[in-house]
Amino acid sequence: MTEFTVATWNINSVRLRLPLVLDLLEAYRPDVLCLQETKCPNGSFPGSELRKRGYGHIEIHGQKGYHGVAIISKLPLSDVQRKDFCEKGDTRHISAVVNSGGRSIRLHNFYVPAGGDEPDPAVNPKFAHKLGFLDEMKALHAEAERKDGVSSILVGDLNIAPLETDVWSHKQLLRVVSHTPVETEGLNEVQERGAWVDLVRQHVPPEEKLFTWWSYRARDWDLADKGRRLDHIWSSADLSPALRDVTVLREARGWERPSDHVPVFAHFRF
DNA sequence: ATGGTGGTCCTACCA
Repeated sequence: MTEFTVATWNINSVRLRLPLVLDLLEAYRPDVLCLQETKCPNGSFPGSELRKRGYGHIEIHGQKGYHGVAIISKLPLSDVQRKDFCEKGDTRHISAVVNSGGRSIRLHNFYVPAGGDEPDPAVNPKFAHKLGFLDEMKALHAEAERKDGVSSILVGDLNIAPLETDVWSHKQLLRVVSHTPVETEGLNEVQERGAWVDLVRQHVPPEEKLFTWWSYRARDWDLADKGRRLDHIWSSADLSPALRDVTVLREARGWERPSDHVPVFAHFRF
């Protein structure tokens, strides 16, 4: 019997919030933590502090100022890939294989473009980029490597809240980027074509409101609770029966100098 | 209510 926990967190600057990352790792000890929006060039990534705490396997894909993803692991990582979706040179994807309990699992860590304010690809290039990015994600199949005995997990800030219960008001957000039909249908197609299982919604009933992000701009985020579920954990079908628990660490939004996203955990027992 | 806040890195740009 092997326990395995993967976590995903849009950290919004890994250097500014390194103390929060270290606290999270000490308190929850996930086997793997996937970060997005590290906003950190590779040469400045604070790897030694993480290694000191037992996370000796770190793979990063960063750039100056924007984007940036990282996989921080207690377990060895192999066959690392960094794919340039939409060929813009953005650091929005990193992938690696991790071995746990006799299983090989390919982890994909994504930071999908936010898409700007105007949900019209004809006038807003950022929204067109987001839709193009989703199109390229459709080529990703959860079962693609099963023939080699490799399972798959896909995590990250996908910047889309697909279900009505993934936003504080379905009606009021239908024309707001992150919850427009073209985006939610696009994400559903990525999920269906790839045969991905939404592990968070496997564990938390779809009727229940569930958020992972609250805007910095809204005052009193906790009381107003105008959140969205933008951060996701998916897997290939073979892993879904091994899912034991999901944690959305809502309290992290109330930490000092918080990220606007909170960590999400999936806990497996193989 | 077309603002609001917060990050990077110095001037806007991005979320």
